[in-house]
Amino acid sequence: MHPYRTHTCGELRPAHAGREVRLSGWAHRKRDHGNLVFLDLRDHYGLTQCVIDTASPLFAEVEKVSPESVVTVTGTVVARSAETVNATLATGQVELQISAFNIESAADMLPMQVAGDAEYSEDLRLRYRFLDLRRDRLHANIVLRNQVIASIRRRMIEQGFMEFQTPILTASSPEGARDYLVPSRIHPGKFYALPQAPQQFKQLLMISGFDRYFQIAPCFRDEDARADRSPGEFYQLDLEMSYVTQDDVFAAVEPVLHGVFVEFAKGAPVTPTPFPRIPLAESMLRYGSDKPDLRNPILISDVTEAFRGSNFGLFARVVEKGAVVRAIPAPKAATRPRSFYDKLNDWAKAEGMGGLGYAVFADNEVRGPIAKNLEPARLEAIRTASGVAAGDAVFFVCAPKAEAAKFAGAVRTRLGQELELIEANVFKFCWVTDFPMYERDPDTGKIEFSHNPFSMPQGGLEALTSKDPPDILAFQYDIVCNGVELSSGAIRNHRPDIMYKAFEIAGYSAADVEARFGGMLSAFKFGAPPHGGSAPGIDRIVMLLAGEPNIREVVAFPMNQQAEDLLMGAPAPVDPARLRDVHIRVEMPKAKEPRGS
RNA sequence: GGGGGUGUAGCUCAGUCCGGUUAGAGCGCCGGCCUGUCACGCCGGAGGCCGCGGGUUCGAGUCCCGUCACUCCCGCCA
Repeated sequence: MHPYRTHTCGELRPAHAGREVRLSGWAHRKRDHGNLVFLDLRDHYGLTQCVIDTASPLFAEVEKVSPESVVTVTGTVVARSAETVNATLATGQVELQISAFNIESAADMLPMQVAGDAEYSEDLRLRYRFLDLRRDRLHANIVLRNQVIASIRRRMIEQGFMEFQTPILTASSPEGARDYLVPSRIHPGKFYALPQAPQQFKQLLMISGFDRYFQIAPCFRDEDARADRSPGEFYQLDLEMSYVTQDDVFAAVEPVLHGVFVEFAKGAPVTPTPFPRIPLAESMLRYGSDKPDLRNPILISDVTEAFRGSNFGLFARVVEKGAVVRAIPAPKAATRPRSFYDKLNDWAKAEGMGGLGYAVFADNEVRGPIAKNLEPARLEAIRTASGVAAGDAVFFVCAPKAEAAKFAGAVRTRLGQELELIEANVFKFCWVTDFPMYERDPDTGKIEFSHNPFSMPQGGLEALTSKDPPDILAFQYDIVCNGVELSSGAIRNHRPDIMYKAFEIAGYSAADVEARFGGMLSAFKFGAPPHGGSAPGIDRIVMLLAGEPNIREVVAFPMNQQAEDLLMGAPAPVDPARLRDVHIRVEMPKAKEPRGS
């Protein structure tokens, strides 16, 4: 007999009755009846009830085994009597009569219980991640992650994509997030950087003639964490294709994401392909966000003209100075008490808005402080624009365009939640397209790349030379699901002449471009196919499919918000000799104690 | 870098608003009883720098100041 197991803890069925078997696993839970003990043995595959009574000399040993000890149990499979079958357990029709018992590894008193669904602080869970990973929820999430990645890989290969590995130690990229730096021992004062994404490598692979690239790629960015953003590192389904238009990329990505979501959504509806395409400008107007949550039925509209020159002086004056007014409908909110509106007003102030005006479209009248100051024609214009019916209310945001869009989006989200309008258990996808190539820094007035500097401007060189930079759009797109940005991508700029011009507009000389992207640029000068791609975030996909609100729930060993690994103790000070090896001298910030480890 | 929330037993939390006897509960742990449970049940017990430091007060878990940790958000994330 195998020293550890003949079967797994999820395997035994009535057909095994009478067989002598051996199981190994963790002592999940014990029910001690004094002269009879039930021991639930757990492994990756399931749970099996083992039983022993005082007739056995092993009884005392089994009775005192501590939870989460690893044990090997040998015995006879016994069919349970009808009254004692546990229908909630896959192995619940049988149990194991213990005839031999060996403790492989005894467990101390636990800082957190594995059995049961008690909640623990994230601090504790990260410190004892190996215990947390044994628990149902996290264990299932990591299994799901594995299945999602396997499915993605299969779907990509079926579509003719080749999987690559690209360097982890690479060069710092001048645009984008802060890099993680790795000092060079051989080259004093020089550093490698961990890749923020394999962006340049995948483009080089296209130029190298491989046609269709993908990678489940680790990406490293030294930026602060969020609930949906891992500190330090995360994974992307990075992909790139040659000789493609934007539509070709969409047509390649959609079936993969749609297929994976249908496969793992447990019956929840998934937007059919092709996914809706929403230009960024429309997204900002109608949804108040560059990542619209289409589960929320509320649509924002512009009602600036209804307030221009009106008796509602507060808005009229600001509109004269160039502000816009956005209307956010609140379906069936007319019967809500005054407190509903006051509460939202207080919330708006706390969010940094001046307040939140509103009008209530009741059956025969329009009520509210703003409505009193507007003529019927103006109210009718608002009603038409916002599409409200009798019984609805409308909220108003008045501010400079960008700010108004953002606040209106926050109001839309808040109303969707308050009025319980957000559709549950559904995955709603869309593409957000036509991102601008540049934006003007509001403080300095300087023109900067708004997203990826390697994107192809719509209209090519001609657009760059003839248009006002903020008006130039790029073949740049995001994919959004339920208000979560899953990926961004672009058709790349493969033309050196266009690239020099694009960088020139953002204030980089030809020499700058050559110094920073010399490798890429030389590649473009020796025959580069038109190409483009995208990079959906793996962690976010799994997070959505697992129904988790936090990305750390789908990562086996995440760092905490301070980018520390509490289990391994990273980051940590290193021996001075090792610092000398890499020519580093540490200068501590003043008046701040270093974080201990 | 900034703002909000949290910090009390191994763990999850109550008590803090409005200062006053020996700081409680559930789970876990230890001991006892229990032969059909599956979140087993019953009885008993141990376990506390009330995050840390300072202050106010006759008296601080509770009020004030500072600080640290965790978390959520803003900045940041081409």
